[in-house]
Amino acid sequence: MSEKTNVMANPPEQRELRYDPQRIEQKWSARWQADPSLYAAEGHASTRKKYYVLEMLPYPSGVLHMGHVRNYSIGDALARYMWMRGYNVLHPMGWDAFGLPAENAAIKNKTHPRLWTLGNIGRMKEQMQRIGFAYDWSREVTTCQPEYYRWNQWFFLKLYEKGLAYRKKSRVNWCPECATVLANEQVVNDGCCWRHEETKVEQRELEQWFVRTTEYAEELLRDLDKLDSWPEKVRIMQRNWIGRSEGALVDFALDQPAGPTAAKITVFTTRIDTIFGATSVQLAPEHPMVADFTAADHHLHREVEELVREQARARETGDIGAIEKHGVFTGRYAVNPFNQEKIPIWVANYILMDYGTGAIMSVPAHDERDYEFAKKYDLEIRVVILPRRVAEPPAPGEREEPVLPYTEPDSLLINSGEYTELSNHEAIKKMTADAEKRGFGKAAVTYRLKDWGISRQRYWGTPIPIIYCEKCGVVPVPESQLPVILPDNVDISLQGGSPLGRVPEFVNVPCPKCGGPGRRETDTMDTFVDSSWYFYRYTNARLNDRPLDTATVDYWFPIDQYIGGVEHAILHLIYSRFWTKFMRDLGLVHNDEPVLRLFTQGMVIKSGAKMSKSKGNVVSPDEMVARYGADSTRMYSLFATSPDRELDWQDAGVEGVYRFLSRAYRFVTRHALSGQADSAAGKGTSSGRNRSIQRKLHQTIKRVTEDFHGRWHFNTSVSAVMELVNELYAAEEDIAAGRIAPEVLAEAQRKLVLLLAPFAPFVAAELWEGLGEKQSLLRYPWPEYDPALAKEDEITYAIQVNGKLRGHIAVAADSPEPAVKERALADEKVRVAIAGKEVEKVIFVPGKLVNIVLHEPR
RNA sequence: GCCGGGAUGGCGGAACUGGCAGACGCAGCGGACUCAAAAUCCGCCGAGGUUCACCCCUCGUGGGGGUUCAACUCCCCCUCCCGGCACCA
Repeated sequence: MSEKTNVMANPPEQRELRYDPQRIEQKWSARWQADPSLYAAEGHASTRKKYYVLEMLPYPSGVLHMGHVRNYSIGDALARYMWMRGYNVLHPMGWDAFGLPAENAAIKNKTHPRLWTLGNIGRMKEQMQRIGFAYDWSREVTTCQPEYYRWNQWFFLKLYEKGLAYRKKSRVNWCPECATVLANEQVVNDGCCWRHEETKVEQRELEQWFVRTTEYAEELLRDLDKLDSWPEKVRIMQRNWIGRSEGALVDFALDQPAGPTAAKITVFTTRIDTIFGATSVQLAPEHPMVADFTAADHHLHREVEELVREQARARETGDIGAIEKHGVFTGRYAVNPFNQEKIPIWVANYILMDYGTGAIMSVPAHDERDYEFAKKYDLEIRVVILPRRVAEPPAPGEREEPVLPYTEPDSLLINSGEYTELSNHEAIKKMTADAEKRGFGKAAVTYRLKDWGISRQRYWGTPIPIIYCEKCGVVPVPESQLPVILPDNVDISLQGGSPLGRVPEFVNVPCPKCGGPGRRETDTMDTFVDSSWYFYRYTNARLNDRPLDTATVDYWFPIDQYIGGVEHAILHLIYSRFWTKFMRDLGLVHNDEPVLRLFTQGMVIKSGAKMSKSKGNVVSPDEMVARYGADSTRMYSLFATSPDRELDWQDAGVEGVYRFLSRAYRFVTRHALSGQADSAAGKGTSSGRNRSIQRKLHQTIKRVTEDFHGRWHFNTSVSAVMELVNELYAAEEDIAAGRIAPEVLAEAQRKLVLLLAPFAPFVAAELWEGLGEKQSLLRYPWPEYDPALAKEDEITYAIQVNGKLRGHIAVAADSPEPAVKERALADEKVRVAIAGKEVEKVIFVPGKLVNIVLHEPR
């Protein structure tokens, strides 16, 4: 033992170097920056197969956080691996540079959003380069630059031309803190602003620009089926978000004409089969017809006002789902077109104007909400459908009890005129068809998805290229006049209204049509517009007469792998998908979907809580890099857990990875040029430790390679490489004694370095050079494993009796099944366990175990 | 309420199609080296029992039931945690 330890403590060749990440990383970071061609993708004439790997572009907040580091470490490992696999890799990076925080920061620091943003970009880019992420910076995209946002404007004009951008007055979410409109999606928990999580959102009416995303609702839903390499979770979230419902529109005529609006109420229902159970019609408080009813009825008017307020309040607090049901009878009646029954019309606070038609037929017996409402106001509850197994209609006394939807296909209608005795599925079909035939209804599909409101009353965004003319109305800015440049001299510190409205030379322009006086649109675009198509721009980022080159896009798209946080699973990814479909219909691109494979990584937390300044648990990448180096920091972010899970950051874990890299570094440098080459000549490679080193090496390559292609469990890839290094250290004594063949040692060293390359590129590059290699690691082929060597020579079988472990036997790897079984049965302990009992069967699991099942009461 | 995901040693996590639970790392303990410390290297490390020791035995993957020769893994019920949606007609 002490002899062995001596060997360890004083290795024979003192060539090893101390692992100094700062020195190594600064050296290589400088070299890589000096040679931009290293990470440059080839054009689409390349003979290599293309691979487009993309991480979601960051908002330039000023400093990289651990979530970024994790995101980019995953993407970078993949990009480096694919480069080594010989692919033509596109791995770009850019900046989501418009947006509110820049304005807020500029006000606070008395600077300009542009200066603040560009300064941040400079700092963050430096951090990325320091960490060694391999981006093709020649394709960098910065969305706040006119070269980029002019194409937002161009796309807007196309949307407008196709009728997909339109203006409408609408109730909007207004954040008093931001003094701007928020998308529905930007209102988060309890009706608060997504940026100011403590600020309650208010409601206002404004004239807004909308993009008709609903035009593509059906395709956005249908094509989710194609995205089978997306996380199921994301597909489900999108499916629910789009929220398709099949049903029917049915007209209920008014008992007597009400006013200037229509003489009928159209309801949307998914359960037309229950229409004989409808005992009232319910309108949303904002339904247009309500105004007709309230015009002459002051009391009713005030009641409805109260319902509107209740809804607004519930929307603000976010518990619209838990609002106490409340309604008011209008005094009017509607006629059920199927049985001519007169039923009362109510206005209720649980009916939403922006879903369906804003009006429903209320069927208390078969809808829980309607039931609750009917109970409260003592409306009739009429059962019209029962499961087939209930043979008879309920006695009058028990009528009110079954409040069940009865959706089973074998449910039967009762009390439903000519439809009685039909199953509910038949009834839906027949009643819908009849309604259509008789002219009072039709099949219809509605979506939860709403059109995308893109107007923002803010400065730091893309100006909407529209001019309002007194004579000509809404006039789009001609393409030739793009870009509409965002002016610099804007006082953004004043609150209220659009900041751009305070710049006369921006606002007052001649009408492009008639030359008369015009006023520019002063709203800017939602920044989700920027991020909806930025990844197309990377394919040809400097193109100045078109947003993109179709042939180049055809080559690179779809994106092979997109990586980012799950928080973008709905908004960004639905808007992006919409944008792609729109671009396809313009003929600009030919792909239906932008992203082939999506990966959503888990959050980075610390001590069980999200990292935040207020909790004081923020871990700064800079600090980690300064302490342990970039390689250790990024490798730890991959090693701590699998990429899809939440990562609980532990500084001590980074230190562990640092120790591992030190070990790897010492091993390779120690033996690199240590004169071992001739000491063991002719010893052969087929036996003992030589063999076990080779085996471990090839097993490791196999495991890492498979992780890249399958599960992406880079934590197990890294631990596999750690095991390899442990095996090499265990062989130190043999190496010192010259019992390891030089070619085996050399192969192990080289391939170890190659295995490290995707995860710890700096130390890998340093060692690679130390081994006398000139070629860049990125261009060096990823090692193949030899399947024969990756297998064990000898396999240890577990021996079980009745499922209980009884021992082990080691057999040659190629032993046939009967021989292994025989060996197992002959085992001493097994024979004792059997002890004369009858063997019922012997189960053989190749490579794993033999289980002897005894015939006995267990 | 609905939809998704999760719960494994002191800690982060492995275990891929049901087949030896706890790989790898952290922390801890012991040893070597050192005047000493750091660093490094080696060993131990789920709980309980048994043993001088090697071995061996029992229990053990949030809780309860089930299927199976065999269950962290599959099925049913329940608890808790995380994410999304929420009067969607």
